[in-house]
Amino acid sequence: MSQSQLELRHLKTLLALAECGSVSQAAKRVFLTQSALSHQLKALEDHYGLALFERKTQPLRFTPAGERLLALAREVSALVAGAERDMARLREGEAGELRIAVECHTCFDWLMPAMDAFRQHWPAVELDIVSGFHADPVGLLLTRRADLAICSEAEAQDGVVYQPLFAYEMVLIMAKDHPLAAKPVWQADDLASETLIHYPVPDVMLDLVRKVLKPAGVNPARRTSELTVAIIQLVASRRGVAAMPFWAVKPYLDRGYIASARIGDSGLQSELYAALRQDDAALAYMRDFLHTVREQSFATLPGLSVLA
Amino acid sequence: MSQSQLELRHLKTLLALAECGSVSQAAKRVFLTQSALSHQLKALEDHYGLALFERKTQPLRFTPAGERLLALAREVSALVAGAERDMARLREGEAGELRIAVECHTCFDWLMPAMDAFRQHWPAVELDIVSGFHADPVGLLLTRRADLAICSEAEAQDGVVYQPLFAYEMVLIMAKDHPLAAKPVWQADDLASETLIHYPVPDVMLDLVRKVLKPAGVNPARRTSELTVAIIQLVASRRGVAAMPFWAVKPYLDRGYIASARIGDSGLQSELYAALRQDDAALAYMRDFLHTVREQSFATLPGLSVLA
DNA sequence: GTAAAATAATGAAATTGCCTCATGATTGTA
DNA sequence: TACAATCATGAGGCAATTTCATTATTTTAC
Repeated sequence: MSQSQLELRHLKTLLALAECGSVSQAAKRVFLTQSALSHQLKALEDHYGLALFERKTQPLRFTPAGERLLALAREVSALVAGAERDMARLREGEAGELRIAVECHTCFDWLMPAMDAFRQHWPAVELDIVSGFHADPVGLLLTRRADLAICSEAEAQDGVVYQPLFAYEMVLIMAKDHPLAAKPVWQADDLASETLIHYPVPDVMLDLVRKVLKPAGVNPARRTSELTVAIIQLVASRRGVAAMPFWAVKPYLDRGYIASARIGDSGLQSELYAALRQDDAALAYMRDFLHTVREQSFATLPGLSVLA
Repeated sequence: MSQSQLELRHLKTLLALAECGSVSQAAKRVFLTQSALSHQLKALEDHYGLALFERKTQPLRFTPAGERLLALAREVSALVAGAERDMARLREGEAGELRIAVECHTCFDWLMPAMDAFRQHWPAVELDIVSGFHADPVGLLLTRRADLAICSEAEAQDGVVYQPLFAYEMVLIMAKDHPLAAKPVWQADDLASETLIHYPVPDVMLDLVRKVLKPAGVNPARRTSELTVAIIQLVASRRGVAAMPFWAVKPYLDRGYIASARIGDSGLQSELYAALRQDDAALAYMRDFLHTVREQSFATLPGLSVLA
């Protein structure tokens, strides 16, 4: 009976719902419970006296009425985002500096589109990538050689805050005709006789080594390569196996170039955080950059999950 | 400290504020208290860390930040209005019938623009004006010769509901060189020796006669005319005085063609209601028509006030 | 210039409405 | 068929918004 009118909150929910395809997933995306969204959607349907979705399908389908509201949501949220950016610029000015230190190679896949979008919105902010791969990107922050560091762990450090970006699963990739290609889950032991292909970085930065192989005392042969496509090629050519983010290899899996398997029974989960100097955490363009990264990434990368 | 995010509610407040020029007036427009709006605006300013208005002026002025949010409000509310109309059409279909019975001559001033706007949004609804001026427009409703009646009083009647439109003040107009032209307030007695010019309708439909002259036992000479401009002409030519809605004569007052006075110490307040058959009251195009009338009228007519 | 009226700000109390929790129902899947 | 995942629903708690009561400020009128 609550005749509560339409609010931006509802539109945000609709957007999340369209992206996730299920109420429970969307709930995670907007940091509410499934129950909250269920109530919210029911209220919306009551308000308009129209069904907005067909619930009995997976992913759930929008009715024409739902589509109409979704279209509104897209239009409106773009306008609101623009206005809020303008408000931030009015408050803090247009200019600033944003030098990004990157620890992982694959990060470029999602970083580039996000940086492009950001550049549109903050043309006066100097955007840079700190070249080279540093074992300690957070150190660059404190020595003021970078303003933001992408890293996979949030180790407490004075004057530094960590903002969660997203979480994803690392999968093992192998040639399609690999003897174990049909095995859905690999354990550490399965890797003992394999050649592991990875980026040329220290072991501490390789989640597979640090979290799986080392604890199990397994030490396979190694081979390194700088480029993602090169690693894929090597794997497809049966020169070894590699652990890669699911979202990075999904296109190759879809095209049937390679096969993949889960690492360990519950999978190897990886997380990404952005580290900032505490003083910079409130800067509007910083917050907007992080927001853009999340938005762009969730929109384009498959299989991401939210990170509290 | 409430970091509550922007909601449509806030944007509606901003629109009302821009139209009214003061917090208390805007509060009436959105059916909240002045206090509620004051809190709401403060919360908005806190949220963005920016002043949105200069308070010390009358009417209050928007800062650049306020202007930016106001611009957003205009864009968004247009989109939302369009979407909500589409939702209504999805629910109830496009077509319908809307024959309007009008009791007062001046109503055409605001009815025409509203009808034009409505026609854009509901092209499939048959829009008509029931010709002639009927003493009992509500009767036309029950005999199904009209679907909506504009009237100045809400007399309870079975099967009929009254929706408030707006309230306004009737003023007395006279020639600029009339002996009493400088008198700011006229009483009934002042009219005893005047000629009263009015539309050719029964006395019960003339608020001045019914509410002021008859109670005071004053019965001035009369003269009638069909057209508003003709009445203005007669008044300017010293052939008599007339009672007209302020919003109808404001242009002529501004140009100095005529003078005006308040009727009675507290003014002669008039109200307008739309009467509908109870069954039709929930129809989307009916509700939208009423909404359009209010919106258009408040936007274009000076001196209106809200009617609960 | 002062008094009166209108308008705005503020804090506390009260209400409303939203969210979470707990649980049951439904759908899809092994 | 049973299990897992997703969704629905009602009750209860809590926080955000509104109102109320009052004070402060500005505008208007004389």
